[in-house]
Amino acid sequence: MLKITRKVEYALIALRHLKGKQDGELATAKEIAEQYGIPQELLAKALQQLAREHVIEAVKGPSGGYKLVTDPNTINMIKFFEIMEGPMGIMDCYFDSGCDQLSACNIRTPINRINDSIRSMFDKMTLADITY
Amino acid sequence: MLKITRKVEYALIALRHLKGKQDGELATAKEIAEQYGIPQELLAKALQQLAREHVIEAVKGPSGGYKLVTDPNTINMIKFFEIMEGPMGIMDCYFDSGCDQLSACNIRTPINRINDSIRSMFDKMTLADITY
DNA sequence: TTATACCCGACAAATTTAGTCGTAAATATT
DNA sequence: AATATTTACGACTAAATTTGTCGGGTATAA
Repeated sequence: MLKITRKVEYALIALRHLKGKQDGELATAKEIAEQYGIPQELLAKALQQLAREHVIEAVKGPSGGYKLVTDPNTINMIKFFEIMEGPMGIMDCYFDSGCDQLSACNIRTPINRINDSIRSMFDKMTLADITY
Repeated sequence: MLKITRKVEYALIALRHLKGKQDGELATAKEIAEQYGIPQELLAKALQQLAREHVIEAVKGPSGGYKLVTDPNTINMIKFFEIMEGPMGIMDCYFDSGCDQLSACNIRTPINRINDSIRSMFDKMTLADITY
């Protein structure tokens, strides 16, 4: 429980790697996958999601690759997690209203408080903090 | 990702329920399961774990059941989560050292920082906060 | 003695996560 | 123009985890 997924992990590794590059220098999915020993196809998907959201930019063709195009200081961890995995909550009822026993639930309020605490924590943390 | 499990959810519901009981009054697994519409067998396991760790006490036999025996103010959420689910970390490498690519990992430090932040947050939060 | 309630491991089903594959599109190089 | 390289992406399979069930046990009040 309370685990992050591999996809998120791989995205962090890639972002950290990209951040280490000079100005406009690109890194390919292959290069990153090999360097850190992670499955290229899965990494590729993570990179594609980040590119779709314009966190990084993709350049196709030979000598192509990816580069950072958004300042990691401006992306907080909520935003990042939700780009990678969708809505973030410790229980689905935080977002869904599809719970059929809400009326009987005696922990809705405290669950929401935990959620808010976690979200507030990640709200204050940026990608720059994580990728130093 | 970053979800709590049903077992934890059920344990919270049960604890909240037990807290509402007068002095030595007991609640059975059946009673709780029915009241909140949750599977009795699974709830029973959660209760058994809590009993093993002396958070609650089990009384066998007819007119048996469970009651709180530890002040929820004295149990923080780390302790509670670890009773229910074992070691808590957003990635296994926080505890395991079985990662074969640690040497290449470029995000170990930030991951540990996130972990520490989360743990520190739950360290300050007690079961009493959650079960008002 | 019986019925009730906890105890607990083993199993099965369902869901989620992780990883793979095939095909397509863009583009630098020759 | 042909080729090789690299991203894009949906469909699929495999693995792991979570969730739920079952059967047989122990304790005990009535």
